[in-house]
Amino acid sequence: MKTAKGKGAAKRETLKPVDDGKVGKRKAAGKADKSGSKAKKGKLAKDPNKPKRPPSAFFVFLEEFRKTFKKENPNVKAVSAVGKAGGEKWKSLSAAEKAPYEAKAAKRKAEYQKLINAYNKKQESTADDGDEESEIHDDDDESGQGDDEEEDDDDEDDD
DNA sequence: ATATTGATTGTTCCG
DNA sequence: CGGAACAATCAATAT
Repeated sequence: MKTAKGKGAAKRETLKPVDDGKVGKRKAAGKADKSGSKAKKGKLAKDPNKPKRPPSAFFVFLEEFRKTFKKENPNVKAVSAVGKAGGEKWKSLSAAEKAPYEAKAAKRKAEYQKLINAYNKKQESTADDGDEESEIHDDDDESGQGDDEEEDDDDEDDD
């Protein structure tokens, strides 16, 4: 780990491409399932269904960008290349262009909160310790869950 | 053989 | 309020 580069012991990894004044960054954590199903289980399996963080607008944009990028650069094998290129392009986009991505991201976030809600309940369900200020009221369902504003942008591709 | 890193930015949560 | 951690990705690398 860590190719002996770290200064002393801090700084997570993912170092320094451009430290503007941002905060810094760190690295990811654990990857467990991969490679299809052969590996069965690595060992990092913890919670059954933990909702991962919703992709930001940038990620949503990247998903599409990656395809395009690789399509024109099938030789590129570095993920960092797409990341960098995507970052540059991202900044090149106008607010209007980012709008659809942000909208999508917003939706993801809403779903995430919902998942978290369910996830939390599940957790508290098993934990029966004493306190925990969770209102498990389970009243009736929330009302109005079907209102979908935001036009469904299902497919807008006109090729 | 599998976990990890590398790079981007945004989002989200904890102190 | 601020910052640290983590989200996808995929190939290469380290353990």
